[in-house]
Formats: sequence, structure tokens, C-alpha cells
Amino acid sequence: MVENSHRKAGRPRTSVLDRERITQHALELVTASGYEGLTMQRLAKSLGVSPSALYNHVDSKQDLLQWIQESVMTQVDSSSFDTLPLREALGHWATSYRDTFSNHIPLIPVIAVLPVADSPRTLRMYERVARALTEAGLAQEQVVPTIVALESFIFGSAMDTSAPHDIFDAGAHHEETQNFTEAIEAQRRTEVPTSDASFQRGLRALIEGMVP
Amino acid sequence: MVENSHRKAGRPRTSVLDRERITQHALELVTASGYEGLTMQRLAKSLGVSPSALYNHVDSKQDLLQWIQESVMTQVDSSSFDTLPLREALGHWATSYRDTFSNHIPLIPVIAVLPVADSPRTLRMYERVARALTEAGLAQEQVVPTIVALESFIFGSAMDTSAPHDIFDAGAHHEETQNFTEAIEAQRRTEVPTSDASFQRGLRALIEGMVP
DNA sequence: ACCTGAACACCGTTCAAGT
DNA sequence: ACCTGAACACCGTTCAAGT
Repeated sequence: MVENSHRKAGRPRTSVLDRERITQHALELVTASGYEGLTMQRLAKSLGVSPSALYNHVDSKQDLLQWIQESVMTQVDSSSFDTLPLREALGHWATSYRDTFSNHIPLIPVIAVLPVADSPRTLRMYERVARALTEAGLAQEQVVPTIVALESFIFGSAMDTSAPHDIFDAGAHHEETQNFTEAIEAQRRTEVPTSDASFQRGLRALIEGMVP
Repeated sequence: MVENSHRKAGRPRTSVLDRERITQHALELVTASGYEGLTMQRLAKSLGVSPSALYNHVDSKQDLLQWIQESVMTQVDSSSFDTLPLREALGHWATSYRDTFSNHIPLIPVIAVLPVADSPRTLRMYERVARALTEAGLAQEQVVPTIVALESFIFGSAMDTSAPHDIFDAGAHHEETQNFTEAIEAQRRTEVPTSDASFQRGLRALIEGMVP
């Protein structure tokens, strides 16, 4: 662990690098050039420091990605649980969750493996959803499977948004794949993007089938 | 594109490298040491060749991963559509799909972006599922969203199987996360792994909510 | 047509030496 | 306590030169 936490509030910093500033510059790099543009060397340059200096503050690049995920997670809107009936609230939350991580797909494997204790904000979000499900009368042992199933669907759907729009073009195989080809065309005629139609359809089924 | 396809059947090979052998050695490397053990240098060594020699046969590492995904996809069992009622068949297929890619998580981003025309076996699988859904009377424009929603859930669930079993331990935050903590404990008492309980629960809801 | 060996342009990370 | 500069152990990929 990095030993920064003993700094007192009023004491002037000896270093200009801290978690907040490093995370902010990393997110700027990601916004400007995607996750393939986020390297320790480029991040160091953006901070005006040598690459090795970063390692006085962050344990590894994996550690940095956890900081970023914790920051990005604040963009997920859980406020609907205070204002809407449970099913509608879950729909809003899940949509916000998917839209947020559609822009941060490389973080998904990080979240999937990160113990929640290392991410207090994520933990608070789970608590909010768990409370809503419990209060609606869902059996206690079903609360976690319900959340995890929703999250798996959300992560898979977020990844799906990065698919090219013509991903289903069958190329030269039309004759052997008649049902699928016609289904593709029928869906295309609706003029709603496949990833959105799929997310809405699956989300509705999950909520209606799992939530009282 | 690599120009191998003009080799005639009976003609002796001038090279000992072909797609089949490269893919097979790559899969052995993955089995032995995971995807982080699959590098072009190690693959070349396994094949008894210099790393640059690989590039006479494969365009890029990304290309190699597509070969691997096409090979791994054969492990997904679609035979239940010939023998079981639709909903049961979908359950079998989805479970086989998840179990297969639980062991090949790094392929999931490859599939998510790969045009189906580049993967004939995947295309045939989609056709089989599309035919079953169509014959059961599902509206044609709903066939693709149904498949994509199932696939998103399957991929997300496959990733979830790699989570550490204690991922939900709240650490020092028990008091602020009472509902969630108690839900974790209730789920744990059932003694079924969280990832399996979540997959079964979500899969049932998706099938019942989307399939006639 | 296919191989080798050297080289290129990067990675993430460590560490001795400085202040 | 925190920084720099050099170094390490890798990556994926290209390319001239050979057969």
C-alpha cells in the first residue's frame, strides 16, 4: 500500500502528485485517446514527471485502474431508488450503469475481480439496491443473485455497444443462414440500434422475472 | 490476408506451419499457462520457429485470437435444439456457452467485435437458435434482440465466474451496509456459489420473459 | 514461398543515486 | 519523502537477407 494517508490537512504537500490529480489526468488521457492511450509513460508526461515517479504513489497500473473505476462509478445514478417505484428505479439505474461503462469497457474486467471492500462507493451503491430489493419483500437469499444477474447483463450489454453496426452481415453465407438473415433484416427495419433493442428487451425480462 | 488456401490436397507442404497447427499450439499454451502466457514469442518457440516466421501465416495477434475463438466455439453445444423443447434447449445451450467461455474470458472482447461473417461456425450457431425461435412463433424483429440479450448475459456471467469467492466481503464497512451484508450471508448459507445462483436466476427470467 | 536474425518502437516496473 | 535516469525484462511487428 502507498503511504500517503498520514498527511495532515493543513500541512503543505511536499509532492504535487496525489491520487486525485493522478486519477484526473488519467481520465483526461482516456477521454482524449481511449484506454490504449493510457500508459504510465504518457500519464507521467501529462503530469510533468518521470514515469518512475508515479510508483511512489501508485502500486501498479492495475491499482491505477481501480482508482479510475472508483471515480467513474460516481457517474452511475442511483437516485431513482428514492423517487420511483422499485421496477422503474431498477430500470433507470441499470440504464445509467450500462451507459457509463459503455465508455469504459476496459474497466469491466477490473470491477469483475475487485473486492468491493476496496471500492467504498461501489459498496454503497450495492447497499442502496439491496435495501430497495429487501424492502420490496424479495427473499433475502435472492438479493445478491438478483444484483449479480443484473450486473452481468449490464456489463455484457455495455461491451455489446462497441460492436460494429454491421457485425451481423452474413457476407457470402446467406443461403445457409436464412432464418438468421431474415431476422437481421426485420430488426433493421425497426430502425432502433440492435444493442439498445436488446438491452431494453433483456432488462425488462430480468426485472419482471426477478423482482416482486 | 494470408495466402495459404491455394495449397492442393495431395501436394506436400513446403511449410510445417498452418492455421490448424498454430491454433492447436496456441490452445495448448493457453491451457498450460493462461492467456497471459500466450505471446507470439512463446508460440513461436512451441512451434520450433522464430517469432517473425509466424507472420507469414497470421496477420496479427488479433487474427490469431479470432482463430482461437472459432476453434473454441465448437465446444458450445447446440444439439439440444434438436432434442428438447425450446425453453429447455435454450437453457442447455446458454449454460454450455457460459461454461465454455468461462475458460476463455479474454476471447469475449474478440467475439463482441468480430463480424459474424468471419466466423462461419458462430454464424451457424446463430442460425440454429434463430430457426428455433422463429419456429416457436417469436415475432421476427424480436429474434435478434432476444439472441443478443442472452449473449450479453452469458458473456457477463462468464466473466463473473472469475471473481474471487470473497469478492463481496465488506471489510470494515459492515455498519453502513447492513442490508447488503445480511444478503451476502443469507446467500452464502444456501451453499451454492454466487455465480451459479445468479446465472440460473437470470437465465430463467430471460427465457421466461422473452421466449414464447 | 517461407525462414532467420536484427532491429524498432514501445510496454510496466525496479533501483541506485541524488535532494 | 520524493524525484531522476538508467536499466531490465519483456511485448508485437517489420524487414533485409538468405534458401
